Amino acid sequence: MARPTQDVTEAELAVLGVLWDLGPCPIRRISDAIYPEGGTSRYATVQKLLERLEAKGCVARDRSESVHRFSASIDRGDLIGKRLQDVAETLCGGSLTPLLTHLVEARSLTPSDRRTLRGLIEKLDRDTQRRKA
Amino acid sequence: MARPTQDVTEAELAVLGVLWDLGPCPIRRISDAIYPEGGTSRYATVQKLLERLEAKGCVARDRSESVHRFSASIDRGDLIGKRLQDVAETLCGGSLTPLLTHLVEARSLTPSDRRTLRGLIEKLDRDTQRRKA
DNA sequence: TGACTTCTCAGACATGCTGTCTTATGGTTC
DNA sequence: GAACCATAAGACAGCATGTCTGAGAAGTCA
Repeated sequence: MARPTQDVTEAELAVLGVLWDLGPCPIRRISDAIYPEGGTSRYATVQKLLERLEAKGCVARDRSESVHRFSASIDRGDLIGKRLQDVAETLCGGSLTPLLTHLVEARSLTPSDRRTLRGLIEKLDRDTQRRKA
Repeated sequence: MARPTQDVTEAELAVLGVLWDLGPCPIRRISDAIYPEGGTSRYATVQKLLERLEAKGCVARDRSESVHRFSASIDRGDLIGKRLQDVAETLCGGSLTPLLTHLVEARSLTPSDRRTLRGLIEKLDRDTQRRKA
C-alpha cells in the first residue's frame, strides 16, 4: 500500500536489493551481504537505512520476535514505475507517451525486443477487444 | 557535445525551460520570466543557476557582447534520454528494455498511443528489412 | 547469578547539494 | 560624474545522505 513518496537513495537501494535476493531476513544477514568485512558501525548503518526505508514505505518490519525481520514491500518493478512517473512528471507534463516514443526511437531495440513489444501490444489489443465485446 | 554529467535540478530546469521557450536571451529576460516580481536577488539567483548549468554543459554562453546571451545546449529530449538511462543503469543493469515493457504493460496506453507505437515499430522493421536487402 | 553477546533505539555528525542572497567591481548612458 | 545595469565571487541556511557512537534491553551460557 504505502508507496514511497520520497525517492530511494543509492545505499537504500543496495539494502532493498539484498531483500529482493534473499527475501525476509534480519539485519545481520543484510549487513553481512553488503559489508562482508563486518563491523559494528556498518551494522548500524544498515539499521539506519532500514529505518528510513520503513519510513518511506519500502520495507516492512516484523517485530513479532526479538530479532526483527525485514522484508521488501515494493519490488523492482514498482521502483521502475515510480522513477518513470517522476521523469514523466518533471519533463513531459505527466504523460508517459513521450518516454515510450523516446525509448522506441532510441534504436537500441534488438529484433527480439521488438518481437516482445509487438506481442505486448497485440495482447493489449486483444484485451481491449474483449472488454468491448 | 558536453552532456550533463550531473543531473539538472528543479530550479535549473525552470531556467532551461525558459531557454527552450524563448531561445537565446540575456539573464534579464529569463529572470523576468521566472520571477515576474523582479528584484536584484532573484536576478542573482538566475545568474547562479545559469553558471551551474553552464558548468554542467547544459547551456552555452555568448560573451561576444557586454551583455551575455545564454542558450540551451541540450533539449528536452536529451534530458529525457539521460533520465531514462539513469533509471536503466540504476535498476535494470543498464538495459532499456525493462523500461519499455514496463511502460507498455502499465496499461496507461490509450488506443492512440498504441497506434503510434505500432507505427514506430513497423518503421523500425522496414528499416531493418531495407538494411538487410 | 553474572559475564558476554547481540539486539534495538535515539541521536550526533560531516559532507555535499540546492536555492537564495549580498557585495564588489566594471562598463554604459545621459 | 552620477545613475544604472551588468558580471563575478562567494556567503549562507536548509536539507538529504551516509556513517558512526552510546545507552539500554534481551537473550545465552558458564
